[in-house]
Amino acid sequence: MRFYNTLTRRLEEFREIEKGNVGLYTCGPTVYDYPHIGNYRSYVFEDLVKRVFLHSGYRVRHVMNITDIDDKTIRKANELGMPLAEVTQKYIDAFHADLRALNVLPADVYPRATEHIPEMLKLIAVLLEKGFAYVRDGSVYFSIERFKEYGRLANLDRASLKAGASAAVDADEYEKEAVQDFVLWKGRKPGEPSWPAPFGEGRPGWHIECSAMSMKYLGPHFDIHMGGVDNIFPHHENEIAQSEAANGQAFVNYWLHCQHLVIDNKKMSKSLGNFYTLGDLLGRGCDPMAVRYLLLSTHYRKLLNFTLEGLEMAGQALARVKNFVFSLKNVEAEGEADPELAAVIRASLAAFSASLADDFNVSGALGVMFDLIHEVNARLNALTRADAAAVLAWVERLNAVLGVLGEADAGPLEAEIEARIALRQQARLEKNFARADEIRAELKKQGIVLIDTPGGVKWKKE
RNA sequence: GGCGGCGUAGCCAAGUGGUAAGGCAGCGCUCUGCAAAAGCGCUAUUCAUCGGUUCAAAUCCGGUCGCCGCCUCCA
Repeated sequence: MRFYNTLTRRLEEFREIEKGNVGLYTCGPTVYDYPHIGNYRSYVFEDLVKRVFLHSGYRVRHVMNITDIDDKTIRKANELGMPLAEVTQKYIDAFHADLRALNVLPADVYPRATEHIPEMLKLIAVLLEKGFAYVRDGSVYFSIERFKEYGRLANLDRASLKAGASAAVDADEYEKEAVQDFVLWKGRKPGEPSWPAPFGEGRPGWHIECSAMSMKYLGPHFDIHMGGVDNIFPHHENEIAQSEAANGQAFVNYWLHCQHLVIDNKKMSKSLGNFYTLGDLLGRGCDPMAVRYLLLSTHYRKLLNFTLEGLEMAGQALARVKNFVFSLKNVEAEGEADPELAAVIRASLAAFSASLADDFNVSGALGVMFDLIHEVNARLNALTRADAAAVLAWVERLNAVLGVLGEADAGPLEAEIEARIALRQQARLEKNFARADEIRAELKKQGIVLIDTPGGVKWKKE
């Protein structure tokens, strides 16, 4: 398996630290609002990576942090006049509900920043002791000057950092030795939650939580760290600095970053109103599996242009797969399994895996999937039940990685549907097509689609 | 100013030196009471553009045009 490592800016063959195991850390949400569809592109991609490893036989230990203490969560709590913990819990619950809807496998641990203050304090203490950090007015800063590797991940050198062309460089309210230094611990300010610390009461900076929590759950040196491209600098750069400075060893072997998503070719922004949460889309009647399919179908290192039209197309593509599964389930011929078909299936599975193993080429993998669907469709009439079962097993195998075929939701009872179909058949025999169509339309309203075949009437859920 | 990315059919999107995958949409035919589904066939002499290297370029090199990201808390 090979993929692009941001750290080296090259495609690299994956080599795990501990045979058969993958330690995976993914930057989770800051829980001050509902995540938008762009956030979910990253989480769905991370889920794909994890599933590809699982598919390849690795055991994966996945940690995703929850940032429940920072400027934004504090501001939100103040705005709503609610306790911080109550506000963050609300968004944490919403986040997990969205992940379930998108069929994202849960992480093994979701550590919260507020529950790991001691670990962070310990890490800061080490950095102070080793001389990488300094205290100013009750705050603690990391001195990038003292970490010679600083800028390696983002491919920035100190000179260009000094140029500081970004408009976002704020005249920080805290005193630092150098503007580029970042805060590890923020001295207490009125109206903000704070924790006692040897260097003065305060709260943690953003970056330190990921270092402290990843170390705690994955050790000082682990395999893969992921996030959105915007995290490369400064967040991940700072994590590397903190962790390697403290531990005196390599932190993470592979850094993977998911490109952003734009909506109608424009950057998402609240002022443009082109902001979708998953809830917005589901409210429009969109299928969360179509959302997942769409988010997945563009290579992760390319900008994805999200449009409602694209979502529609994704839904149609998915319908093709579902129809295929439906056809297979209705195969009734008895007989032996065709060895030639079995070989075709094996080759297809190998090609599918190979495509994903090549820097997570989902488009290529989907192409492989549709090729086989086409091929099997062409010989559908010649299939036996044993053949169909083999193809269905193939679908299941692919879906274990793609995760785009959700379970069918509960609908009207089968017996009831069968009864309605019998009534319609009676009407058809009597050439009462108006009545027959009426029944078909009623069932359609309940999400049941009828298909007349030479072998009788079949039905399926939409 | 520094670093980096992208431009492939009506739309989405692979392919990165050997002669354009796949999906959606569309068209024709088969099947059908009508639908739906499915099948078969068709749909890019061409990969933003100009030039170069090569037996061979969407793929490599150089220029041009257009779009975008990062350079301290945005997935």
